Amino acid sequence: MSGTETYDPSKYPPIAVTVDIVLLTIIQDSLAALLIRRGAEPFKDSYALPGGFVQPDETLAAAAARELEEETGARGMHLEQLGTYGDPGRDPRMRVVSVAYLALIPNPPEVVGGSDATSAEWSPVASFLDSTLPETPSLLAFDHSRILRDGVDRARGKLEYTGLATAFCPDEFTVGELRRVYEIVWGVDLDARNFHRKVTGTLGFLEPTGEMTTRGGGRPAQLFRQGPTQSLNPPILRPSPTVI
Amino acid sequence: MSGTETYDPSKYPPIAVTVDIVLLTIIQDSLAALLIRRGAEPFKDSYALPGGFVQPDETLAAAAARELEEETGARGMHLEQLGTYGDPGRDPRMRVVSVAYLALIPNPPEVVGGSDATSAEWSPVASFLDSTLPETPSLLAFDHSRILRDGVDRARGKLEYTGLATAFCPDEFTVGELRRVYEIVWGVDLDARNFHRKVTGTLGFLEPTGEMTTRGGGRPAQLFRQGPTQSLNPPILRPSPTVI
DNA sequence: GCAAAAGTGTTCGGTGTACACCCATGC
DNA sequence: GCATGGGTGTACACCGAACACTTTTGC
Repeated sequence: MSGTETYDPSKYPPIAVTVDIVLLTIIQDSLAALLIRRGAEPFKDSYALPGGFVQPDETLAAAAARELEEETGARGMHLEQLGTYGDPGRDPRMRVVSVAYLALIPNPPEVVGGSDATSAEWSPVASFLDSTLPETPSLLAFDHSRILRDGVDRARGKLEYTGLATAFCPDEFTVGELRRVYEIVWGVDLDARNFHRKVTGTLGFLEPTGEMTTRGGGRPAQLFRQGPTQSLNPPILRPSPTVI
Repeated sequence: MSGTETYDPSKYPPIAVTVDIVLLTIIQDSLAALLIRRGAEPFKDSYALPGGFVQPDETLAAAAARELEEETGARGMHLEQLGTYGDPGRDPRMRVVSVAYLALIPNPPEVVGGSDATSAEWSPVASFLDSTLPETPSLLAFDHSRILRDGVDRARGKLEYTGLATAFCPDEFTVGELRRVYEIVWGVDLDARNFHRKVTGTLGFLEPTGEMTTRGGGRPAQLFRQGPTQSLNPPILRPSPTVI
């Protein structure tokens, strides 16, 4: 009845708290996510998002970063909270509330694990999002398909009005490489000339390093670093995907 | 080490899971939040967001809706997940992970509680957001100031590209009333003529009821209902707040 | 009549879009 | 030369900002 009593923390219901991570990167011109092949029931042999219990003395973000480092060895990549998933029954063993995080890492990413009981691999996200594709494992364990989709949606949306795309690029990158990130994540074609004007014209968004590169062929291109401006106003408009 | 072992749910760390709710409404041309005066330690006599434990058999959203109904008697308002706050030490008694929800309710809202041990009241959010104002309780209990600020930020942002503003309006409303929501939540002045053209010109955003009203004085205005289109593209641009 | 709010029409400037065109490299 | 990608210039359409103007009520 009273709010005070319900806050007595000595008799809280038994609920486990975990983190799950949607780690995205770009491999071979495709958006890919890190997935773990489960070695035990439930959902044995299914794929699942990497994750684990939150330890008593670490923040939620620290738990996500720790799990990421355990699986990939990588640190310091972009990491943001995505949402929390806690429906009763989402884990058949007990009530588990999972705080999902979205992480992005530039390519080429580390190749991970292998001969362990649980092996991690990069999988193109298209097979898990587009239900019309009859790919091998079209569903993930637990509610992880939903979490993965939410993560991809978040990444796609934030490209429009933030500098998030640079999280897919190495420290120094060309405008063309940045544009390719947008094209791959959104699944559209962008006009290279207008895109160039847009991102170089937004003051503070890109910082020229002064260096040039000729990787990728063609005329040498300027190298840029991420600038201080992380909000893109006006946003980069996402064309409707090229359908049918 | 292995991901499988860390998922064994029989030995999860003891963490309590709660929901906290940022319930916003508009009172007397100001954005206001529902706050609870705490009757017990810690933070006795401080204000806090309404909330409570998640019960074993309810979803997170259901827990938020239940707490809301307990405090206000209201049901069916807009309710969305805001984020999860779980830093160690945010509650001095034990480790508590709290899933925050954002709720919006049209005015005039119910007057709540009063003579109980815990009393609920509506407070203008300005005093908790603008640190230059020396209002009475400039800080909330726990990390609730941060949560409240995040909730207000979320509401402000979503007005731009969604129909969220209608959640502050009764079922039927005029274009002028909708505009006043934007002006109050954003703290700006909008051009009534351009706003009118914008919202009535976006197909599916507003549905005319056919009725007219003259409440508010002046020429009678059409009454509208929320239409099926909940995404606003192009968005309503938020002018930079009228400062200095 | 006057005030107040609802709507409509119009002008102007900025910006996204499409595309022609030139530049600099590797082969 | 030719292909490839980098980068600039330009014309057009569209849209938001500003604001003049008309409409319809209450007092």
